[in-house]
Amino acid sequence: MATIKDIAKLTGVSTATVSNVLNGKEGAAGPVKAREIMEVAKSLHYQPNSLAKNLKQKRTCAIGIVTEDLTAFNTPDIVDAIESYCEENGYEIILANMRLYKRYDHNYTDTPTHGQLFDATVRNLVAKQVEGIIYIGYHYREITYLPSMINIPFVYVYCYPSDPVYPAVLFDDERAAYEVTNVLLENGHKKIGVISGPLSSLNAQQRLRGYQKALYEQSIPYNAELTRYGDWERKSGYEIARELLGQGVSAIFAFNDLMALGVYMYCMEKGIKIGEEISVFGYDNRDICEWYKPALASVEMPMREMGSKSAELIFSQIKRRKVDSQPVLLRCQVHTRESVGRYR
Amino acid sequence: MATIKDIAKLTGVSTATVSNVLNGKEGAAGPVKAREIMEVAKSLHYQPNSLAKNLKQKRTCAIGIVTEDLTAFNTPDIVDAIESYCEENGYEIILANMRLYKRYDHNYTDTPTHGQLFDATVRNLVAKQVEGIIYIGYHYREITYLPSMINIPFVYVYCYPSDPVYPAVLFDDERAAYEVTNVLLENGHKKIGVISGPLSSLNAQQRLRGYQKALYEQSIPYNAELTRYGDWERKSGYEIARELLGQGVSAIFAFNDLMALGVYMYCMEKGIKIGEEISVFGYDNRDICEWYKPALASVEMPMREMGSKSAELIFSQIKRRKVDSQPVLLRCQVHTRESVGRYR
DNA sequence: TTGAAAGCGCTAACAT
DNA sequence: ATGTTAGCGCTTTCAA
Repeated sequence: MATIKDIAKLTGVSTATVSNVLNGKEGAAGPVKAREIMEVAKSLHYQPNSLAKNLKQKRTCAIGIVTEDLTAFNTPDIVDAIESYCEENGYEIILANMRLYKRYDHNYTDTPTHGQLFDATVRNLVAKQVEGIIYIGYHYREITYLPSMINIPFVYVYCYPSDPVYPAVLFDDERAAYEVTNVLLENGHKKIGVISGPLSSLNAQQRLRGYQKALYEQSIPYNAELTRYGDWERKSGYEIARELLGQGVSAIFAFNDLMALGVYMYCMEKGIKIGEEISVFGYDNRDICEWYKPALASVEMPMREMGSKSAELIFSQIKRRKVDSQPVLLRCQVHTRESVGRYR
Repeated sequence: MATIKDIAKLTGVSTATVSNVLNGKEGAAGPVKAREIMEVAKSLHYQPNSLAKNLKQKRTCAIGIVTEDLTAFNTPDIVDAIESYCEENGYEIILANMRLYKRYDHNYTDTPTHGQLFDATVRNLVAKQVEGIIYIGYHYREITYLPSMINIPFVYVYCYPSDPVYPAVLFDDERAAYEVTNVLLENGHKKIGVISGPLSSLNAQQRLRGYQKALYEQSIPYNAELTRYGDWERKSGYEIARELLGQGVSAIFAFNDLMALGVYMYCMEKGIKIGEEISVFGYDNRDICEWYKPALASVEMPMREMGSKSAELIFSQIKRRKVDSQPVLLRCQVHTRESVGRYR
């Protein structure tokens, strides 16, 4: 690659002049020389070396993003939103994908290996002189690792650190479940079955809380029999649908769309009309919700907002050099669709 | 951040010695000094500046990836596969996402803006001294842009350059469609309807060719009436299903899973048993294929293979400094599932 | 065993 | 209007 030196030699000026001209400094050279310099640069396909430039300026205008797994269904959207925010602020992103999913085959627990990988990934980003780091989790859970490099702006997204030194950006599961339950209650449903995820899931716990809160406010006693625990897979939705329908529920709130799909399958098989005889709500708002017939009501998690919020938090740390470690809870959007009907 | 100089000062040796020790050079210092240097480095959270290092070494061991849109459903997998391949070869990747989709709202045609963005993105990667670039398209189509920087190893994935100077990695649509049609023929189906995408789509064209080839080989005359053109959306699948069933087809080959879903919807509504009265094949092998009941037969595109193949091609260009611009066609995997039954 | 010195490509303060 | 110079943090050759 051509360097500034080559151009200087060819045009008979100093490297300083070339640099100034190329950076658009007014009056760095006479108009004739300036044009000549530009032309030589173009003809040599000159491209400034950003390693050298950043090294010199001690500034990269870059923030690092660590993803636990880029192929997770929501991660690309978050990344995209961060990137968009950064671009508007003259920053770029450097992505470091840990590929946890592919590497350890679903074993997401905090293993020492994971810790080492976390550290190596963060260090690598720091080595590249990023000015801050956003860590995107694969699912909502606690992370026991903190960057060992002190004093680097850091934000957790879709997960949170055990030691709350840095902020976390999350969505408000409890509130969303509360709203969903209220929609069902407003439609006259009293006996609402729940297909939860495993109790070990934080998402499940919080959604359950929202569900119970809504019932409580309407003075409907919580019936533990109506809450069943699936494994997020379609099949468990199918089986639990049978159980719950046997108990006479008029509505089912499944904690993800896949299990809601199981409910659909069961109902279709038994000729039970969804949206009429039984109301169904899902969670995640996957594409399939709208593909289904009747369209599945669901909860949309604010992925893009989480992305931009985390970028915002990083910038405020970079600018103000002060961390506000308050976690941020973003609101989900509830989409009521045809799968919800009035009780009759 | 602490530098090598700080460590040198604190330990009373030269920066050269620190550098050597930290890089594990045997006998760069006496064992006592060496240990001391290591310890000071650790206590200062020393992290080498990779800008400086790469600048000095004139080597980054990095390849750039340009994605048209990271949120496209297949892009993350390709990226992941490239990354995995690179990691095994001691390289890292630098990702540059053009965000075409978000930026131009589905307008993917070769606009001048797109050309500029392409160029700026590639230049930015070159500025970072990547040793090669992989360009990942959003869908299969011709790209009129070539990197204006001559002589940088380049590979196109999921698209191909009009001027075939660099290799392209693609999948063999025609062959897959040929195989699908044969599966249906082997099951005794003779009147096979096709729900194609728009004729402007290269994918559609090639799949059509494979379909016709299979019919031809079995001496079944091609009936243009049985090929209908949808718009890749579910609704068009639904409507065309009605038309084709009216023409008495016993099998339908939809050129994507979404339109196949439309077929499912229509059949469910009319009480037509899929896999028995009518056989259905989709394309793309989306997750939903297995979620559906009966499970939808479909064609899986070799995303990960495309990723590793493109990485392989980049490395061979980097190593051998010679471009073999032959496009590479990778084979798809046909998944025959319950939605396909024998003709009766 | 250790270090001095040069230099990667660039910028910026300070001459002239 | 143009150039000189120093230096960002690191590696590496060569000398001591």
